[in-house]
Amino acid sequence: MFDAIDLGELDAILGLHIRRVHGTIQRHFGDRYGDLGLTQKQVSVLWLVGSHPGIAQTDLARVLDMDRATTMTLVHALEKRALLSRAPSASDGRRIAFQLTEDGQALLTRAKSAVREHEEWLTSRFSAHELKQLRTLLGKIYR
Amino acid sequence: MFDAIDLGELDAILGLHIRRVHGTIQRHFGDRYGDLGLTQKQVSVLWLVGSHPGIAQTDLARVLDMDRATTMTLVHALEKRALLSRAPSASDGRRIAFQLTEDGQALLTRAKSAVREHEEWLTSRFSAHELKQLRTLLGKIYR
DNA sequence: TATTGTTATACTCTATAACTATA
DNA sequence: TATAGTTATAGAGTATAACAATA
Repeated sequence: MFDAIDLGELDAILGLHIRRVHGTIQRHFGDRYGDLGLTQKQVSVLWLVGSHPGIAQTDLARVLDMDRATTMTLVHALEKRALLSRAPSASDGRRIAFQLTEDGQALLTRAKSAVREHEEWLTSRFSAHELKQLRTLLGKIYR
Repeated sequence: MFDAIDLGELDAILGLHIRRVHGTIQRHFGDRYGDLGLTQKQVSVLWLVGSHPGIAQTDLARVLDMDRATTMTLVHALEKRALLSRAPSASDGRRIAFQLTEDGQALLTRAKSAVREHEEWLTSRFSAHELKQLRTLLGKIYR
């Protein structure tokens, strides 16, 4: 009866396609690299701490475009797994300086490799020119 | 100390930008149209039921690229709010035919208007040519 | 007063696994 | 055997509000 249901008018909604694409990418990462035990978001946090030792939650929140409480949740889960460690900031008593633990560093190394492989899966369907176009167009959406 | 933290190497990761853009769009819809009490996903479901009365969960799942259980959660919440109603399918005892209630139809009308306004916010930054490009490029990511 | 971090709380989306009923 | 729906359960991500400590 409904053999050929499609999005209909919804197909015209750009936001919906972006959500779909986002979902497809998330799903692929989870399916293919789930054994890492890290989501892409968690990898982003580890990656930033790795490249900016001493980074604070506020910085992570700003760079990754998250609420403070959301950042807290994320960071807390990684600390619980002993992938991150904290130390009070020397210069500002309100801030907390994060660092990777040895386990965190080791897992990040594996995760970076996964991200690069995954990124290759994602981008290999585009020409260099198309990739540049896509990045430029997406960049226009940032508020 | 970290005045100028940016994404660094992560900036090269296309997947991250798609996640960011997705977040930006979601946030804007929630902030601007939160009084509707509907998420974009929920609007999609209502929209599809509205244009395909009698549609079943399996169809929604396929078209919106969701798991059956995920679809169930979504549909159930809308039923609880009396925006959707169900009836057994005449042709297949396993299927359930969904319809909009009057409240659902009324809310959908408002939601469509919100979606179109939101879509205008999103797309007005692009030229017609750019929009076409973006759609084409995003289309390549669907598995 | 403003910023940083924290906690409590809540909601959406997502998915797996095991189950029932129907085809 | 396969499909449609259901339930229990779990986890990730998101955010608001209220609070303490520090600047």
